[in-house]
Amino acid sequence: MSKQEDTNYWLMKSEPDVFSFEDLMAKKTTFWDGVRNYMARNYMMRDMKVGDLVLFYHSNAKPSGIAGIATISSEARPDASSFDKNSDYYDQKSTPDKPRWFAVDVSFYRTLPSFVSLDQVKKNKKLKKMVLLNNSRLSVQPVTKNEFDLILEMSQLGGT
DNA sequence: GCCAACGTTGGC
DNA sequence: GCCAACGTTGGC
Repeated sequence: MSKQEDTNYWLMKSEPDVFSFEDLMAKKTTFWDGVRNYMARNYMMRDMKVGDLVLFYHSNAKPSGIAGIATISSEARPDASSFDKNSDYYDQKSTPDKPRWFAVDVSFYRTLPSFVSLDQVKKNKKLKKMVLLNNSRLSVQPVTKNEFDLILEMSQLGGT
């Protein structure tokens, strides 16, 4: 097994009404807390590295799609909102001694020439295998370099 | 606002 | 450890 030194690529979903790519641009860095799905957590905890690139996806939006590029800016650390009884994300099975949920920092990286809608992604036959289209409920998901590059290409073509 | 898809919970 | 019931996500 060879050591993987290449950047990994991801797609992370956020509802723009709650936290949009524009919000990330303004804030620069945000802690990606509130994820309560084990697969999504495991990607953040085990597989993400500082410098990985992220397609920032707007879900439940009009339209939904890829709004910009972000980058992973910290290793995973315990998600303190899971200990906070007043948080919407409180989980009584998670404690500071034995945290169940973890998250990473996500930072603004760059804007895209144009928004790439879910509809455009669906129409691109080369993107048929994207997790986005096959496990639509996963909020943190891996993307291949090829898929990432194709999205960027689509964004250039759609650009103004 | 509806509802399909799917992850999680809990009874057995 | 199975699986039905339930709750949530997210497109439309």
